[in-house]
Amino acid sequence: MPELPDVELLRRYLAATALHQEIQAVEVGDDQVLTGLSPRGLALALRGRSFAGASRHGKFLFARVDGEGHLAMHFGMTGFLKYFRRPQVRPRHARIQIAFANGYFLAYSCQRKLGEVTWADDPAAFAAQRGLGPDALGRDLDLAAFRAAVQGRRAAAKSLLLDQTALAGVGNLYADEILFQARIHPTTSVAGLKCQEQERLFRAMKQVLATAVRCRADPGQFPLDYLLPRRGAGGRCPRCGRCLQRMKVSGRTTYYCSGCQPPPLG
DNA sequence: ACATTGACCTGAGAGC
DNA sequence: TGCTCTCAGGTCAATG
Repeated sequence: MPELPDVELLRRYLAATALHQEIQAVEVGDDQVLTGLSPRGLALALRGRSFAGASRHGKFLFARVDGEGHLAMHFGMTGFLKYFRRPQVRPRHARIQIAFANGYFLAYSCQRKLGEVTWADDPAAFAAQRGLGPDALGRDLDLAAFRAAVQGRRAAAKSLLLDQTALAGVGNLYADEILFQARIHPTTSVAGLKCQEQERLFRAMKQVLATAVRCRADPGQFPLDYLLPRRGAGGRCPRCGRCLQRMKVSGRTTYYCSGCQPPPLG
């Protein structure tokens, strides 16, 4: 679930539900996801305050706390947020639960505990300190900045997309979609990309991520020529009908079309 | 620099 | 039913 489009939707969800309400209590059910501060420290930072805004960098979501500072959240592979009232609908793996004065709750749920909740004084400084590259959908990441991010690298195109220090936000699923739309084979070295191919990759990245947000990250709503809904055993290329190929790149399962994404020469 | 592997966690699904 | 194995959308550290 939580790649850039998913986190962007979570950002909008939080902004639409949980802002401007006084926080009455904070319950940490599992402190494994909490880093850099204790459950008590978290409660002290939040109690009596409210969330004033929400921003995002790559796969990190920042909830601005009025006064100062931000609650920074990463969702690992299984994390999400849920705003709710009735305890019966509380997520099963709610690791942190915030109670508001209006009787509602916001739960940070993370089944596999690979996510992280921490404190950030400033999102930009936090991103820099974590070594994150520019946000893949950010305005400041234009074609020139993208070329700069690619410059001097020799990694496989897929590895570059997954490298959060190069570009922040793309994960395994959308990397496959971006490469498919750009018609670039996953193991193509970015050093070997022609100028025009670099641009195609850049445009596909922007287009795929924006489209995914618009489609609410629901594969059922994706354009008909998208790979994602067919990504899996027995899937066929939506463009040419060939059976999709499967391989490992950077340790991650990768699907591609051998016809539309010809392997690099040599 | 880059790829690979295993570790961190839990749960779903396949095969026996 | 229950066991074992594999796999999963993320990241980090160690190793070659």
